[in-house]
Amino acid sequence: MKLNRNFYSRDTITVAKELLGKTLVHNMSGKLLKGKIVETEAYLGLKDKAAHSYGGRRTKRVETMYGPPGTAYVYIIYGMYHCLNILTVKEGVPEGALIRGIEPLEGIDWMAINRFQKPFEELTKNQRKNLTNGPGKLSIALQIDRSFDGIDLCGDILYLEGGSDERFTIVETTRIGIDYAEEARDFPYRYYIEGNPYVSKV
DNA sequence: TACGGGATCCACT
DNA sequence: GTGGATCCCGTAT
Repeated sequence: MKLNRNFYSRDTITVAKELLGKTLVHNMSGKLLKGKIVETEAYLGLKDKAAHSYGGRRTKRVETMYGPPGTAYVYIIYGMYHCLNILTVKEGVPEGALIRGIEPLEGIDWMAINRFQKPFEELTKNQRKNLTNGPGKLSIALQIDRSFDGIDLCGDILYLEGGSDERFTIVETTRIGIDYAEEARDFPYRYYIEGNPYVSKV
């Protein structure tokens, strides 16, 4: 069942936590790539020095973050990798959740080919482990690039579905790679499923 | 127009 | 566990 606008139209921390266990789907002309979200981070806009939209910054890149909830914000990091964010709250509030890790559910051979140019069976143990356990890696596996910036996640190309009713424990901790962000560095805005092997860093 | 740094990944030790 | 790759983006000239 596809998640609708109401799911995203809530405060960012709630959405970031509830994204855990949900299914991220990329429908590539009928070819479905699906993964369970296992790790997220919340970015709280105006008062969060780690966020691109800190202080209400409004440049060409960040403009997408001011769009409606349930929109994708995709940006390039270190000149070569893409990161997928999901906008939250309401239009005009530049907040969102970064997807940091997924567990492959369907189309795993396509993901393997996207990442390593060979089917899953031929991957080494290390390659299997590193298939989708990081924001840049899952973007490569699901073929998400900057052409997805600003697309509606309530549409039919990239969207989310409810997960199974499995139980899991959510771990809350500090975010990754934002040491420059002063006091925001210590905010407990990173969430992941305890014990899941596709969490980027434990 | 130039400069500095980054919400990362990979190869190597 | 460490360092290099590599280029876009924001800020300042």
